[in-house]
Amino acid sequence: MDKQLKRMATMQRIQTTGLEIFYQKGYHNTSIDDILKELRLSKGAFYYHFQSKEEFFISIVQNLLFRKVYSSLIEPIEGEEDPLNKIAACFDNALETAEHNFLDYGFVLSNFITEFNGKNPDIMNYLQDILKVWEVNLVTALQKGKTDGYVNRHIDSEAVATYLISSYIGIRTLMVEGNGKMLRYKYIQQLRHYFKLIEHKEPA
Amino acid sequence: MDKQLKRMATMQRIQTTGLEIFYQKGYHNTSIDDILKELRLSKGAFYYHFQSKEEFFISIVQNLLFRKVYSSLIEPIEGEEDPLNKIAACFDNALETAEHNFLDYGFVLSNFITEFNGKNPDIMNYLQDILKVWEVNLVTALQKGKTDGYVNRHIDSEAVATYLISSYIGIRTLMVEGNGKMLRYKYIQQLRHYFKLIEHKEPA
DNA sequence: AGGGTAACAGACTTATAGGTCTGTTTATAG
DNA sequence: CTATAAACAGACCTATAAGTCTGTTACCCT
Repeated sequence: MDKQLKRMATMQRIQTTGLEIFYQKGYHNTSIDDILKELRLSKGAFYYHFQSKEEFFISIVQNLLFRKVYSSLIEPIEGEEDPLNKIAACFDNALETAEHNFLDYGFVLSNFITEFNGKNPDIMNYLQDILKVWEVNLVTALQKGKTDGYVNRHIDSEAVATYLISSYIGIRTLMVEGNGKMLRYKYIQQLRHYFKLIEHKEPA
Repeated sequence: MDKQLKRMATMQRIQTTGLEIFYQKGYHNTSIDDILKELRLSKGAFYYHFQSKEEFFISIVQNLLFRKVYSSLIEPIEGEEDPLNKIAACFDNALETAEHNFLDYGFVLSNFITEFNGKNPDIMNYLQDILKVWEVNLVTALQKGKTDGYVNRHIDSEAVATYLISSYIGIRTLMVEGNGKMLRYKYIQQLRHYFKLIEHKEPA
């Protein structure tokens, strides 16, 4: 029974550093040997646990990426009151970790989407699924915000959700250059500015 | 003298279809042979005109990408009055061509930025330069809008510009899946919504 | 303790892709 | 018309990377 644990442990190890290197260098630009060299493991070990590079990547998407996106960008908003402030704080928080060159999973996601778009429909589906979960959750939060009196009832929740996701993905694409702190500040500023429009206005 | 023309013509041919295929399949995932096969040309022809794959790509960025981004996203706004409406119309127009699966150069740009980030600083600089020109132009247009009475004087033009670019890049990343028409509609709707905030308010 | 299997090592195979090199065509100049 | 160089063809070289296969180590079970 201990072997099961060992198996899981090494698979986790390979997947974790695999995601890191895929993120840094891109999928097509990283070889299995790159990952194995970092781990001081052999080809035999890798292909004992995974069938192929593609299957390996998909396992990363499902096991790591999905859960991380969920815990960093979805869960913090779920069920909370005052969704707009929660969303702004959550985005700000995620962008802060991104500043310090840590893995920002929302961005990793869009990164891979651009890389696999039109090339691998199979992988694309898994990636798009995560986006959909994210979007659905934002819509739900906004709708709940309406009934709780935090969000203007006349806004189109779905449109706002896609607008939020797109702006987030975009700002992260721009932040690659290094002046992240300034970009983050400007972005959050405009985001909160935008939120003023869709807040619930108390009738005078 | 006619040879010069022929030289330019074939170089243009290779570059044009090169950009198309690089856009479709990504830089690392397309081989020189892919491009040459499409053109029914030989390795000899290619390496007679270009030193390497990388130098070839850079020439595409400088010759094609820069000019196309300029003509599709920068020039239409330049010097116009009522910049907000101009920007919205310009973005809407660019997104419409993107719907029909044509090359949308603003997106191609961000596409390559994500692909080369952290991998090739040399190419990254050329790509970032285009972004900077875009941003500077937006800032200029917004500032001019202030003096012309179209834009609220209290807004931070630079922050708005980065916010605009990031949202545009983001929405294009999302549009890869196919439901482009709906996404475009939602995006432009929210964009115009956002613009109401930074419009010039007539004093009552 | 020892047999058996899971877990891993690493040499090998094969395909692909960037780049080279030599030969051939084409076209302009004198 | 011919010499000469530009423009191109395509076989070849070489490095890399995905995947295979055989051998070896480590651990569990009886």
